[in-house]
Formats: sequence, C-alpha cells, structure tokens
Amino acid sequence: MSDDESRVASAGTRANVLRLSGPCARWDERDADFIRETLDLVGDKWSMLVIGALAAGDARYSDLDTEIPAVSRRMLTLTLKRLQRSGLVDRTAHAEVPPRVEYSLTGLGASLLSAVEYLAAWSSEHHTEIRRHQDTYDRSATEGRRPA
Amino acid sequence: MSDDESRVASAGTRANVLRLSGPCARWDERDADFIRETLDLVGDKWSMLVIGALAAGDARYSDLDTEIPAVSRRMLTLTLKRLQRSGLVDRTAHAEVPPRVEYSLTGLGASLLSAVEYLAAWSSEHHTEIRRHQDTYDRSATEGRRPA
DNA sequence: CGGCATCCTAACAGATACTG
DNA sequence: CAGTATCTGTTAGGATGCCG
Repeated sequence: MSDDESRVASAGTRANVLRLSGPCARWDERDADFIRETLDLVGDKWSMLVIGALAAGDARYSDLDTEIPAVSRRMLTLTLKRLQRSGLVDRTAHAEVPPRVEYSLTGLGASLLSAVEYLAAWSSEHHTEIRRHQDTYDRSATEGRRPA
Repeated sequence: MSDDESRVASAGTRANVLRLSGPCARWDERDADFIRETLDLVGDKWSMLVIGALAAGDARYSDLDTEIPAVSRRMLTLTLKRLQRSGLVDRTAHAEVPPRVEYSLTGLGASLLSAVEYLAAWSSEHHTEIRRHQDTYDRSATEGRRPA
C-alpha cells in the first residue's frame, strides 16, 4: 500500500546514526522504557481480554471466568491482581454470604482502552498484509530447502 | 434485562454477554483476537526496541547489537527474523566481503510505529499514576505481613 | 561480520485439589 | 463464591561456541 507513509529518516543516510544525532531521532530510551512498562503490564495473554470484558461493565469473578472460557482460575486471579495493583481495575468485595466480589475498570483502565483500540485498529487494518508476508516468507523458506 | 445478572450463566451460550450495562459494549472477540495477534508479534521483550532503533534509520546487525546492549545475539536474531517474516523489517544482505547486512523499517513497520507511539504517549502520561498505585498496593500488602 | 546451534535457567501458564 | 497452593509442562530468554 503506502510505503511512503512514514519515510522516517533514512533516504540514503548512513547506517549507524540511530538516535544519537539529528532532529529525526524521536525514539529515546525513555520511550522504549515506557513502552516496555506498558507491555509488561498488559502485554500478557489475558490482561486485554479482562479489560475488554470489564469495558462493558462491572463483572464478578465468576462472570469473568465464564466470559473468558479459556482462562484458568489461576491466571484470572493473577491477571486481576496485577491490574488491580497498577490501578487499572477496581476490586470491591461485599462482606456478605455467599461472598460477592465485583471488578470494574478504573478511569485509568478505561483510558488505556482507547490506546489499545488504536492498536486494534492498526492490527485490523494490516493483519491481512501481515499474513501475506508471513506466508510468502514461509513459502520461500520451504522452497530453499529443496533446490531441486 | 438489567435486573439480574444470572443471564451470564445461561446454558450453552458461550457468548461474551458482558452484562450490557451501558452503550459501551463494543469489544468483540475479533478485536481481542486482533490485539492478541499484534501483541504476539511485537509484545515481546525486544521487538519494540528494534523497531525504535530502526525508526531512526537503517542499521547493520552489529549496530543494533551495540545500540541495544542488553539484547543477546540470539534474541536479536530471533526478533529480526520474526519482524522480517511479518514484513515489518527489511533485510538487505550485500554480497561482499566482509559481509554487510542492513536492516530497515518497511512502510508497514513504520505504520506500526505510530500506533506504538500512541501507546508510549499513554504510558508516559500515566506511568507516574501507575507507579503510585503499585506503591500503595504493595505497601498495604506489606503492612498485612508479619515481620518474622 | 553476521549469524545459527546448543545448552541451560527462569518465568509463564494449565490442571487439580483444597480453603474460608 | 472466590479464591489459594502445589505440581508440572511449555516457552522466553541468556551464554557461549562454531561456522560461512
């Protein structure tokens, strides 16, 4: 499609400029660190699913367990704990019997949602192209093994 | 409709009911799938660093190794291969001696960059708040412990 | 120089049983 | 109901040596 969308900095420049000079280097190690932080937080297998589920409204532990059938209770617990620890999810335990615990998205969690939607949009837009590249790559790799 | 949440347990329907408590239930399983796809692709430890490094211009293998000191050669190789396989990174091997291989970001890779920058912006904006939450959480958890 | 193959460890993740 | 504890398998990732 549009290969010309973001001709970042190269256009014939030398190789090892990287970030150490020039006005085009807008990717600092701090940025990378921020991204890593976020990725470590929600880049795992279940966080996004949980956040997505909670985006539609509060849910109890068993609701989430039902809603995300593939997740084990262990991972659900761990995921919820981490999200809660970072303030993305709120946990409300009602002191009654039988116990009722409700989870909800905090404002922080909801704000992440929009960032993630941006990523989802990118993925939805490009996943066909990605698949095609992967397919091409795999095919050429296979063909290389049998040079007739 | 909204008076009872027991609909969640409705037999047979695996659907993501999400307890539609508002007009905001717009997170389909496809979205989650797209996100997972992207996360599987670049959610690992090094992809973002590599993409960030390449965003500033083409780089050789050893440049990247130097630029990202923490990465092992093994992981750098694996990361580059995956990114190349998915069409996010281009690999150009010059047939000369000593060998020279240059990596560059494709248009696809560059387009991902903007999505990631969005995430980085979120992270940069909220990481203080996140830290604060984590700190609070950890402190309250520690206070419950007994100093054996 | 630019890798790939091998070995090794640790974190991740699933299943199951048990508890308050 | 809402978890915790334990055991186990799988995978990510690091260190290093060899080779084109």
